[in-house]
Amino acid sequence: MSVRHALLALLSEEPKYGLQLRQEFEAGTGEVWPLNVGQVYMTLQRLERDGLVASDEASDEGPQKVYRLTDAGRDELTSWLGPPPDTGVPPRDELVIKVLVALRMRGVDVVELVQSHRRHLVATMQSFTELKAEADERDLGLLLVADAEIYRLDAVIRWLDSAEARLRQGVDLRFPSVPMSPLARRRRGLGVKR
Amino acid sequence: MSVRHALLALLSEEPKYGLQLRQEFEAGTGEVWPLNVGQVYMTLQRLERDGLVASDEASDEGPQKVYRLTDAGRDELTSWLGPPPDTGVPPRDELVIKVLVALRMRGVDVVELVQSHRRHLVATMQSFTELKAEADERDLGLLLVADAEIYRLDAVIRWLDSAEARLRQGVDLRFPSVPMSPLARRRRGLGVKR
DNA sequence: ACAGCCATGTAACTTGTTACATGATTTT
DNA sequence: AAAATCATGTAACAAGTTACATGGCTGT
Repeated sequence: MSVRHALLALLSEEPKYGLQLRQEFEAGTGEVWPLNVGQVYMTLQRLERDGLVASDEASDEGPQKVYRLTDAGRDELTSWLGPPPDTGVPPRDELVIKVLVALRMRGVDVVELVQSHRRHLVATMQSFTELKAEADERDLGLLLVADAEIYRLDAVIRWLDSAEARLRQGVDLRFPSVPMSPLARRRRGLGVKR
Repeated sequence: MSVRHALLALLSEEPKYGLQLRQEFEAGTGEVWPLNVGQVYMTLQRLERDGLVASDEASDEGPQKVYRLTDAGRDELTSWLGPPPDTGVPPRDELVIKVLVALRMRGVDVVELVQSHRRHLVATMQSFTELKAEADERDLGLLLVADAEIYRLDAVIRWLDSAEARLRQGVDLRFPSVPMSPLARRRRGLGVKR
């Protein structure tokens, strides 16, 4: 739902058209977050359907279809800004899944796998550091987006390290490590195979 | 694409059926990552369509439809495990977008907004720490997933702090901070409004 | 005039969500 | 027998991706 509201925000400045929205979105994120055009048009259609934007269809000259924010759109935007993003269920991180999977597969050198991923993450982090170094230091969008990615990658690396430490420590911990309690079985309702 | 391969991994141990896969997935992640059943069945259908799993349709007794991993599925699984997850384009983080949006909207107290989100993140982090404390320390899945979330939240908090520092420093930096170079205009192909 | 770009859109697909429908099997 | 739960599925939707189609405008 991020793009939806990002477009609303861009339209809150002044009426704009499709390609322009894509361009300003990418410029505002230091060209780090690409945004495909098709999604812009799709999102604009849905926003219009939901009454959050309106299009000035009667564009007398030029092929550009200009959208503007409605009052409902402005309300939606401000009420979206405050509340923190849903934190109920943490996102399923693919790398975490890979490690969990590797742990319960036989014949996989988990430590080697962890270190391989770690090397890749460090390199990626480095590339973002370089991106920042080369960039215009007044480009707040780029700085913030690059920082966000650097902090994120750093967290993943730390997690990998802590995971590796856990593995080296309690060596032959293997799934299923914890047999479910009868209560949990009942609650989750696992059936019986025949 | 994570769930897809997680299911393959679970099936690599032995043939299993739908609900069982859902249950084992959730148990393996310390009940922190729920997995809706519909997706399991959908994913199984696609996996079968792609020849990565096969179903023993002729289940003589019981309603359970058991799926097993094919050789192609095993290949897919091992070739998925090694390569690091796509790192080309960083994910669009909703909170980052909120801050970027707040920055270029007039009449929004960005610092207040940042601090409000920060408080919420700290509380969420705390809840995961408690979850770990209460949990069976042999539940590797829970520990790893909770750790991953804790590190992730910590990174977001750090980013918020650095962002706030940037704001306090270069106070009235406002978008659009960097006018695009003529070259960039040409490259991105921004048209002219009439 | 023709090539290339601007601008809008559609189509087909994947992953994921919630909600509902439908039998079969236990449990009470 | 009725209720609960097991187990499988479908429908409808949202958001996102890539690829393609189609005109209009511009530069040479």
